Amino acid sequence: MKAAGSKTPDERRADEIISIWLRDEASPSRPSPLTRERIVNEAVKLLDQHGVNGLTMRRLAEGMDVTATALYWHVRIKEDVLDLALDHIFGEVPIPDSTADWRGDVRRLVRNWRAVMLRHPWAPSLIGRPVLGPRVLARTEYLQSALVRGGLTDLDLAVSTRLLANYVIGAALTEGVSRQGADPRTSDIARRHITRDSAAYPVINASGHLDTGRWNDDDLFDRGLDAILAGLPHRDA
Amino acid sequence: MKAAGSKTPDERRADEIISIWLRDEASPSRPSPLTRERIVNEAVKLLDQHGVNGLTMRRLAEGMDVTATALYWHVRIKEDVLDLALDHIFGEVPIPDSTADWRGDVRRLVRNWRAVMLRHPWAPSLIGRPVLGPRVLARTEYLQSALVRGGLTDLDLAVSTRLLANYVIGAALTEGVSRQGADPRTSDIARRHITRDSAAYPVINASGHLDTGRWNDDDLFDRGLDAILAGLPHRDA
DNA sequence: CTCTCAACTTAACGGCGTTACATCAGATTA
DNA sequence: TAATCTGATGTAACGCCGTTAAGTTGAGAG
Repeated sequence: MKAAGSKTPDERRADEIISIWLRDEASPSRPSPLTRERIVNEAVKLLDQHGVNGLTMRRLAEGMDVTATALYWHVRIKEDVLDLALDHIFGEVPIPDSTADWRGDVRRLVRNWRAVMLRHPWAPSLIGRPVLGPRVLARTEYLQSALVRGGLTDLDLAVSTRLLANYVIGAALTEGVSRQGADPRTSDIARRHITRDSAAYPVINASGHLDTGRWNDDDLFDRGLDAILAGLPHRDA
Repeated sequence: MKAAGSKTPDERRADEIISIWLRDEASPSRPSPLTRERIVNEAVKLLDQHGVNGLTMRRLAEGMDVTATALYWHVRIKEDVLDLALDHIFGEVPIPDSTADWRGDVRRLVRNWRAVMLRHPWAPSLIGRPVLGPRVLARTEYLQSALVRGGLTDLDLAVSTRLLANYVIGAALTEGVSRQGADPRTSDIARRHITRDSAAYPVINASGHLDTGRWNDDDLFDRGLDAILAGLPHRDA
């Protein structure tokens, strides 16, 4: 599809002549100027549909009837778009009301967090850049305040925050793979080794660690989360 | 630098004429044919030096005095190179001797695992593809066998395996960021919000969650690992 | 001595992020 | 009203990318 304003010099000269009639159609249909917000929304849409490799500046622009270079007025480089998109989806994580049950509060937030990342499977692998957007910080603030209510301070607080964050990020990253199976081609090289040498991994095969569908991801995550909450340093109330 | 065999048609015609003397120099110095192993080694080197974006098929080939297209004889697409590189570095994770202390065994393996991923900070974000290489499986086999010795079976075993794997992956991913600080530019957009609205995040600011250097990453990880081991479902010996 | 064929090279395609520069429209000023 | 300014877009181009198609080479087999 051609961007809205792209015309050859000839076409543009023609426009000048019959300007009045054309402008009536063109001018009001100039729908809305480019905004950071619109860019981010479109970016998230593209990322959801086509993954990280599917997001290009040209496609992003095309979706908004604009040329790629127009984006550079609102954004410095492509990485900015990714940063903004990443922070944006963290805004989708519902922040529960705080209750007397601080463990429950933590559990709810963390489960919400994972759910959002699974809805946007491109997200976890992007956490290789500073995660400091306002939406992320708001969730971290809630998480830490719940832990503080549980009596955690200083080093214990730092340990627990990281433990929970790393767990949910790791889970979203690893689960996102198998969930929407990418190209089935990519696993060829590796998968061959298992089926061939399956005798070399007795425990793995006995445990069903590779059997997709034997365990439910949600269950596994929840029970892991329970284990974490049970093992946290307790100066409990 | 120019690849070894790249010559203009004119140069090649000249070679034919004085072929004898030239071949004496060229033939023995044909050092070693391209191998998957050589490709992977070079790929890891490039990834370590320049990160994921620094690995291109052309650069990879250039490092081995070969043209980019030559790689496609040994590898189907670039993703294969990444898969192989990822599995390769997992081979660097030392597998400890099994002892009577299964928790100690788990701890040692997991710490080794994290150390390797921090040495290759590009690795964690690539775990968005099936991790099924032989070297990964060997480590998983060791981990699960240690957990089995701890009395874990079935669902408990699956939960614990995932919990530990997700924790180490998440930790390597998030720690890798701050460690080798990428471009300091990238964090601009986000960092602004904190310093400006620091009053909006009282707990975060009080806890020093963002103060780099206040806590030691190694300590935090180890204590988190202890918390996990303490919280694992126990049918203990 | 020819033939085969694995392992390379050359050339090219379309797409990418990004930059330099031109253009346009709407507000501001004279 | 006419000239000017300025924020926001478009055009053209650069160099690099992954990948494919087709040609070339050289060692070993018959």
